[in-house]
Amino acid sequence: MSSPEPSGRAELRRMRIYAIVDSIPLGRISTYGRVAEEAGIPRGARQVGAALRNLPKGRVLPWHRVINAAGKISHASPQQAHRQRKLLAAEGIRFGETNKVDLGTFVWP
DNA sequence: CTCGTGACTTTGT
DNA sequence: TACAAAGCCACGA
Repeated sequence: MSSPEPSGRAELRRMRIYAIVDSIPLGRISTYGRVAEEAGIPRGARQVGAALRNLPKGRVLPWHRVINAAGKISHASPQQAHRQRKLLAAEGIRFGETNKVDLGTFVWP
């Protein structure tokens, strides 16, 4: 029987990342680096970004609650960035005049 | 094995 | 505050 759910090293890592992101409560945010550490991947911020980028279609996840260490939105696509900004605003996340989030206030522990 | 790529981070100017 | 350069890590060609 072939495994319907591949669980290689990379896949396992992705699943762990998804679990962490999924645990970020509404109204709070986290950073790529933070999620990576929580998932047991020190200095794996880029991998978190890759995991979210590779997010399987249909998979529901509060991906928008993950921003970079500067408190800003990181995206390859400005359009997606705008969407994230909107989603966060809808959850009460406030942006400063420099388009940065006050991490001290909104970052999830 | 080497190289290029990326939803990152840190440090210096 | 903004930007540039260097560092870091996993992947795929």
